[in-house]
Amino acid sequence: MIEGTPLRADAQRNRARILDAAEAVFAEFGPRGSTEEVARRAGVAIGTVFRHFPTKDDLLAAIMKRLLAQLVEDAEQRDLFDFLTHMVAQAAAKKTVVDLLAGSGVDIRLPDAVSHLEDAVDRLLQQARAAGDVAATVRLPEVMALLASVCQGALHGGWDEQLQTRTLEVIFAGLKRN
Amino acid sequence: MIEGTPLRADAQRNRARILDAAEAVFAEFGPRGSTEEVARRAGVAIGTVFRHFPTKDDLLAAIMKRLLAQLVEDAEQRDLFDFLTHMVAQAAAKKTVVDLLAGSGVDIRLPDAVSHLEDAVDRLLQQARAAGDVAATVRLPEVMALLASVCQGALHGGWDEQLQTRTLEVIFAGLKRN
DNA sequence: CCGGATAATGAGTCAACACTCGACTTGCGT
DNA sequence: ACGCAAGTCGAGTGTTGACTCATTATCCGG
Repeated sequence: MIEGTPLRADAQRNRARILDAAEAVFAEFGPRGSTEEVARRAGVAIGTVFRHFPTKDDLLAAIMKRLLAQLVEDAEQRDLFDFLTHMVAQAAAKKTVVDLLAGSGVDIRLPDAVSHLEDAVDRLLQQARAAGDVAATVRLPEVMALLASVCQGALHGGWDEQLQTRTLEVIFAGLKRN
Repeated sequence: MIEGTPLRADAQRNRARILDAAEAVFAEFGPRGSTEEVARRAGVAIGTVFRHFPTKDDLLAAIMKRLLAQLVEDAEQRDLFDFLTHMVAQAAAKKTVVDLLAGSGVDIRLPDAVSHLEDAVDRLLQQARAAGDVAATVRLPEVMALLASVCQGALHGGWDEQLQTRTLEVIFAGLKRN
């Protein structure tokens, strides 16, 4: 990650294009999306993709990092319940994160990015607890577990809005009184 | 599925072996497990697997049917909370069901088997409601959604027992008072 | 505008995997 | 026993997809 010499202008442009294309492809197909498809959408030859990201996992890791950073930003602008609701609603669009958090066939280590997200959610949890919206006994791990679970459920189950609301209502009620 | 002539004795034996092997392989690797590995574990040539199950999806559908039937049986011997707890604990062992319920890359139609499971859970829900253990406003769809979600979460997240308990506690509390 | 370093290209390699098929073997009715 | 339909075998086929590398094109400091 430590660059000795800065990238050439065209290389920078292509790198950005590849990341955007990868995000779209993996959002659509999950980690199964092919590198060739990424190259096609980026308007770049396959070799170029591999020049920037030596393995497919490197590419996945890169967009994961991007998406997690965006989630952290999201978290900082909402309260706990809004954030959960928003994440579930966005689950389909973020298939990559959900699938990778689910560890489907790929193993990628992003301890930093994930712990940043945990920190952000922890802050929301403490706020909610202070406001009396969440029982004192509820801790971060189960909140993260519920977050991951419900996102996966929503993504793979293809829930409609009503089902989403009703399911979250149950969880919110559980968080309030444990 | 309607057999005109009964299977020969060796064919029956092999069919059973293949199903057992497939359950083990797909439990371990999910739907990505290879047909060759199934054949190897069944002690059978690859061609034999394809004689019994013309496509991989047919094989997956067959073991799905089996596993779902077993879940229905499970459900009939427990109450709602026990059943949820049990399913989550078993999630890892039943990777296939969880992944397929999640629709990961494979599309298989098992409307009957799934609706049987829904019927069984509906019965548990009505019992729990009658006993006052679940709020009257809670309906079947969100219970199924939570079931699927938490199983996926537990499977992919590798929860320890404590996290499992705490997560389910939140959900149970939510089901009681909505 | 030149030269060399940097990057892009895309046909090719290799491995994995679902599925086929013709040769062979075996259960079973007679 | 015999015959043959039913079943098994496993090398072969076709495809897909990650990754390579020799060649060609492009950037950029002097």
